[in-house]
Amino acid sequence: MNTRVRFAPSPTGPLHIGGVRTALFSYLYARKNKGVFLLRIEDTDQNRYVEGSEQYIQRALEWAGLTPDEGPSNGGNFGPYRQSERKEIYKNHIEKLIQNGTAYYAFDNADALNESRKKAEEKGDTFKYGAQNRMSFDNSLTVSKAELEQKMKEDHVVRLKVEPGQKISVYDEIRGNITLESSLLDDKILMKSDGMPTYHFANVVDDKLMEISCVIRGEEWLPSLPIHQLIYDAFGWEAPQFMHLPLILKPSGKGKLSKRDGDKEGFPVFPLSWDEKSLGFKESGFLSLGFINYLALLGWNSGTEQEIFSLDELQAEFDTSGIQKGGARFDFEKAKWLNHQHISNTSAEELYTYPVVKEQLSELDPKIHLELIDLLKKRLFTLNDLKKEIEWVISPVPYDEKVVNKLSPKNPAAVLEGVSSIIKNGSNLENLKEQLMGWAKEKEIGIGIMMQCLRLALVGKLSGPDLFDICKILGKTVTLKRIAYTISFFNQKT
RNA sequence: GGCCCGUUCGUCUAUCGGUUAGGACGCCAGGUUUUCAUCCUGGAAAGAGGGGUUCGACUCCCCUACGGGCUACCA
Repeated sequence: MNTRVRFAPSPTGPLHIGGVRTALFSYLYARKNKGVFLLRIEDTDQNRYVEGSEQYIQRALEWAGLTPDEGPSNGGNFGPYRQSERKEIYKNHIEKLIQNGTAYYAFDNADALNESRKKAEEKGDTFKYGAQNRMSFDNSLTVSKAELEQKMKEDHVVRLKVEPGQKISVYDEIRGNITLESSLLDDKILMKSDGMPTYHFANVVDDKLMEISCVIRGEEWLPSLPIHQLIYDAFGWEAPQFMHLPLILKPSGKGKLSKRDGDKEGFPVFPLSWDEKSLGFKESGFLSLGFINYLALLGWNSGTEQEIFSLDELQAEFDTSGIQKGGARFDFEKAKWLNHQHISNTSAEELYTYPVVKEQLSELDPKIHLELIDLLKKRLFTLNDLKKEIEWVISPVPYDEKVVNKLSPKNPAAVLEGVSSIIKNGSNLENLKEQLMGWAKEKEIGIGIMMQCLRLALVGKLSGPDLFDICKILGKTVTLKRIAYTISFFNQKT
């Protein structure tokens, strides 16, 4: 059997981290087994449909490097890939279940059922529409044949007829065997009164028709797996394999990760920005590989001590046995660290192809762009950190006051005069370090003091990359100019 | 409430009956560096609790606790 795996999100808004991780694991599983990864849009709920979601999902997957082999935008032999375009298929299939007696029509008023549900809840009970009470409701099992014809003109749904008293056994590749008593299940609605299928029905029919070999989805679907099994059984179909992925939890506190956690603690929860209010990982300066690598580690491990992976390596290493059972807390610090690793390992040329990087360098002479990236990339945790790292290239002023106060008693003007003349006389900046060291020693000036004076002149504070790299990037002229300015700054001060 | 799933350092995790319980993030200390950051070295830090099974349990079984999910004509 060919491996075919689908990612099946609903277009109800932007994809969140959990969704991307499901897509990632599905993608890796498909690639590892030389199979097909496809995208299916589950847009059966018209009320929750959000314009632009589908495009967002497509763009997000592409950014992450998880481009589907088949899907609504690039087609395939198993289309259409939007459920809203498959209504006829569902209609034909529901017929089969009606005919073989595993499903039935129900005419009950939705509000009335909600009322019953509410009442039951108030008493601490659970309302269930099932074997124990289905004969007391208004459905095709209880009305006469003549009546039925008339009733069919009204709004109606189709329900699965769950036979009570049988053991349902399902198998999850991650959790193993799960057995359940069918009497616990209710007669789930398969077709809604608007003619659209529910998730349960559309999912089973599509997975079968699209020849999905393994269903990979979030753990929140585990409780409905028995229902799905029953639907497969009703058709006489063999069910595919199932893998239910653990959930991604809040960094602290209770529950699963939500958009609000990101807003509150200042980290993204979407791959790309959705509206101007919240940035995605991309806009926050993440390399897609840094993002993907972190997500891969959230609920999976290779069994080795390797943590930094390329997409190719992930594909090769991915193995179902490494998938975790318990939920995983989101940790933005580790995500940044992984991103930092990937930025450091990326060539300056490649980093320069990112618009975010170019933008931050736009005020600077293009001739030094690559050199700067190469010098600074090891200091970056996100691409957006670059802006802070290049401030000194633009201007060292205003000087850090603490540093000025610290150096003032050390006669910085005189020290810098000496430094300046050495730079002036030297033909190039190559062996500047040795020259300055030698000079300082001879004049009995502390090397630390001399360096700090020079750093203040060039950077304005006591941080930043190697001073001699800075000199090289600024060039002799600018270096001397900055030193001269600092000398006059201290002279004026006294 | 009912049902399902889960539980190893603060966090992500290794361990598939016998280990000084390993790694990573974060934290702390030291080193490298003219400085900060990077980087390197070291350190503190864990088997939810209680019963079994076993010569021996983090590992297998049961109970409890805790956490999570589901319980819609939402997915």
